[in-house]
Amino acid sequence: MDATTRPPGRPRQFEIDDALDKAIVVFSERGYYAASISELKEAMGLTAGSLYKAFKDKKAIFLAAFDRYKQVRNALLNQEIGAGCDGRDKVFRMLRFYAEASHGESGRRGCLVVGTAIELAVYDAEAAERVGRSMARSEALFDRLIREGQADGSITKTIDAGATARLMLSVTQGLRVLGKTGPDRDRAFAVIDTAIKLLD
Amino acid sequence: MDATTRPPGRPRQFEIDDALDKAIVVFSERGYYAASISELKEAMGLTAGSLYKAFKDKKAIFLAAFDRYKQVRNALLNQEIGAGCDGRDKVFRMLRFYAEASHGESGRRGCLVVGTAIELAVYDAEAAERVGRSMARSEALFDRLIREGQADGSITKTIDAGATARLMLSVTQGLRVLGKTGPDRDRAFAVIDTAIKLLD
DNA sequence: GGAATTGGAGAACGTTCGTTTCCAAATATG
DNA sequence: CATATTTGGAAACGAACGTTCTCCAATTCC
Repeated sequence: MDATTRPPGRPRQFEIDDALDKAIVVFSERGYYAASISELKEAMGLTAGSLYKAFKDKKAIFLAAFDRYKQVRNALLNQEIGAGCDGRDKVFRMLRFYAEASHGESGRRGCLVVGTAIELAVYDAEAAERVGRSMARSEALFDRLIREGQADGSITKTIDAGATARLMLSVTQGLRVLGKTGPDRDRAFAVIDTAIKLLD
Repeated sequence: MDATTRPPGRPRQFEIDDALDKAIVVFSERGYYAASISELKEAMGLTAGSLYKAFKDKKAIFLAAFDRYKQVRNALLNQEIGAGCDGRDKVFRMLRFYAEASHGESGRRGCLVVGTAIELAVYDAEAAERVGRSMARSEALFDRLIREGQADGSITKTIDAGATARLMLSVTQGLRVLGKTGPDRDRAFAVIDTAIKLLD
């Protein structure tokens, strides 16, 4: 597989990832069903023909956008966590990452994972599996960071890492819901400041 | 306004609240957009004519179902809280009320408030106002119960009642999201058992 | 009893949806 | 240059949507 060779035929005139980034915005703030192909076409700057040559159907566009969203967000989150000095600081940075996303414009735009859980997960196995994996991943990450903190002495050993990780996950997902109707920045941060007390 | 006098014309042959209870189930598990009038007709046992004589349009059905949902749930919640022996016990009962609803069948069915926040609140002022009021009410209730516990000695006075109430609200809303993809009963209760530790 | 009003049932409405089709443009291969 | 293959663009498709209309039965008011 030579990366420089191009497949035959007219080359694609747009970047898939750029188009998906636009689709993410539409799907996030409108939801799956309310986001019409017309809206997606306009936002992505594509015609129906191009869209359906790049993606099988509407659900394929959505799932591709979901995967792109997860990829981008995970990269940002990992970068943020990497800057933490110990386990406790890393947990705090992870909480802050969600609080930052849960207010203002991005708060109103919403989280694609939460939206998928609410709108699609019950009746769509592919969507449910993606949501489940995302939640499990976040919970496992919280769990790992808490144990790391307990090992380096920044988090008390008396707490149950697993149960506390699940609580942190609940808090972050809840913040995403509350962010839809716009609690301000201070209120979101007051929540995570309270949650962090569980690590004492 | 005499309650015994009937308006002229043929009387309605179904109970509005019974029909709304069926609509609540459909709207909860399908969401607003995915719930078609056909589905609602079948679930409510009505024809299109009857439906549109009782409600202006689809959104009116939804808002009526939302209001009915809130009324029923609030009554159940108040009953549960009323059985609490002190502030701390009341907070625990309120958390348990949400944990109970966030797993199994009712967990998969989902919360109409959360669904409305995700699907409609951003673009619909009426929906947003209802969601906002519901969240504010829950937060105020947590706040009141925490202060009550601080007054009766069952909750430590060192915590910030307002901030802790907001955290509890985030936890409950988060549980509702997680319940969509089905964490089991034990996991939901482990979360509230952890949250309750903040009251020590 | 007759007029007026409402509910129930189902057909029919126009619109919008997601999707497909068709043709010209662009590029690879031989 | 010729051919195969793919994309871009616009029009067109059938299906499903929310809603309205029509007709008749049921009920109340006068």
